Amino acid sequence: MSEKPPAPSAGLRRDMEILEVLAGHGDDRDADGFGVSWIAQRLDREKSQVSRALRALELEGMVERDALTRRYRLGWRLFALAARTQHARLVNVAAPFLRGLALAFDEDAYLCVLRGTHVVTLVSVPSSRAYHRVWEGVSVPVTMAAAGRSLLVDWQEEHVRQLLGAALPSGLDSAVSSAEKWLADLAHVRSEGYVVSDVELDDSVAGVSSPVRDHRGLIVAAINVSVTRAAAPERLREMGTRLAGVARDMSAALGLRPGMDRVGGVGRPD
Amino acid sequence: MSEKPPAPSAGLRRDMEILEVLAGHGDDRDADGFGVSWIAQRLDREKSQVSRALRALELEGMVERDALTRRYRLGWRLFALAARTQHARLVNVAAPFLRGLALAFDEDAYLCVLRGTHVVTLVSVPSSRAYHRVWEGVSVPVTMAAAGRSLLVDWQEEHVRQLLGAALPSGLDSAVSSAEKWLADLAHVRSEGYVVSDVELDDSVAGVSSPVRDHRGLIVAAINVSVTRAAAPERLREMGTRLAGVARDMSAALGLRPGMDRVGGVGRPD
DNA sequence: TGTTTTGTTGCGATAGTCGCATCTAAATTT
DNA sequence: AAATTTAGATGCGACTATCGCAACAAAACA
Repeated sequence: MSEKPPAPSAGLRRDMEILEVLAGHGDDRDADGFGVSWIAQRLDREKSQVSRALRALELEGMVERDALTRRYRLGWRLFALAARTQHARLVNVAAPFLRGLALAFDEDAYLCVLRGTHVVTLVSVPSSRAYHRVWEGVSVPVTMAAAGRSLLVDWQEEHVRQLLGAALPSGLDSAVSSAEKWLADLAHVRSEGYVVSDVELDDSVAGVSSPVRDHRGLIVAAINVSVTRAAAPERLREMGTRLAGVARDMSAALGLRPGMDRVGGVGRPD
Repeated sequence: MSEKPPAPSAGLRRDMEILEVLAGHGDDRDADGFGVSWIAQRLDREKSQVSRALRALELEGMVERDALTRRYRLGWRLFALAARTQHARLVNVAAPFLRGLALAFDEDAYLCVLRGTHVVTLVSVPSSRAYHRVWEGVSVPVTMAAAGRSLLVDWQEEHVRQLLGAALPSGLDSAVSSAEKWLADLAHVRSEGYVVSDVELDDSVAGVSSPVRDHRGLIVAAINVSVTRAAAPERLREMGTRLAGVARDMSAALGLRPGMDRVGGVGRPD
């Protein structure tokens, strides 16, 4: 809208854009990286700018350059930093539980966290049955994931409505009914410890989800398993209770003592 | 040396320093992050600078701020980017093999890669026996790790000597003998597929290491297991051959076809 | 409530970056 | 192998975002 809004931290933004391009959409076979010109064109920036930025990023280890093809890809430093993330601990703790679930049901198992209004998948453990899509780092709106239900359980109804109001197309009957459905799902998590939702990204797949709490009793993640939409109700119930049990165990592994959960009235932190 | 050498990409450097501080030494209980002033003091920079930089980084998701304590920590974006790294694939492929090893020997199992003159540990799978130190993302000089031997197997002797000359204190007898020991270790990897080294960081522990190759036959990583130094020779030999076998399997999982390995004369890529 | 510490913001001077053109080095073609 | 094309690096002036000081606001502390 504006002619030239002064851009603070333009350098960082540029660098992040570059990293994002290098990250690719993932499922491509862009494994051997990208060249300077290609990136420059994709970002609609000067080659020189990209060239210099990439050199700086390489110096910091954020990207690395293939010695032969001279193409750039994401660097080891990202890995090292990510390993120090809060999330890393979560992943380490979660991994065995997720594997157990994947084995028990032979379905994909996921660990998700809430980030703003989106659900980010931190790890996914594949089942044996089908090709496994890489979900790590992928972020979807809360409304679109079963995990969203688990992650918002502690929110006050009012805040949930606000969020849904912003996320769902307003004024539609479907939106209203969706909101009611949502609140019902939350109640189900509270009473049963899990929720089944068919509002997943992939059409043929529904999700079962259960919240995980840390030592303070705050919800820090959700564990989920996918399930074919046609699954029998009793199977869903069985999976749900089992999942809730695993979530409880994982919470304990994070230091939650029994009775500390269900911290009431924890509002939206933003 | 110079009065004021113009600093290109000063912003990036600052950001990286901040991220590095937030990464902490890891094993501390700095889990709840750091405040602006603390970081500024630690980096000997202006508070204002750090404050603004952190806000920008937060906007990009590289750091996040605890809503209550107002302290910063590393953000989810790092996780998302790291998941798209070359290394991430490696880790995914390696995980089951490492678990197998950790289970079979009840020793810690590691996956390492070469980065410049250092060995970076990407994953470590703990044994059941002792407290497990967090190694992920930790980098040590090639000379200090058993994995170093595996990772340099394809280098020409001349290049290895160069590296050792730079890394080891020069002119000492010990250095010369170390170099010879090194080359002998490399030969051992070539003939037996593994190497045992007692020049580990931790004094009480030695390491067994074996190289992993990708579809092109290039060495991309090393898998290792720790072992108490007092282990019997036949146990070491058994572990070594087993490790070499697992390394071969993992290489195959990365697309290496039999006969493609041992690409001769692959020099130092820098 | 008063005081100290921690974090944010306004503003001029400084210094790094942008983008164009130029130049070098690979990759391709003939 | 020489010529052509494409990819990537670099020098340089104009521009503009950042630095750092200091004042301000907001927590935390007492």
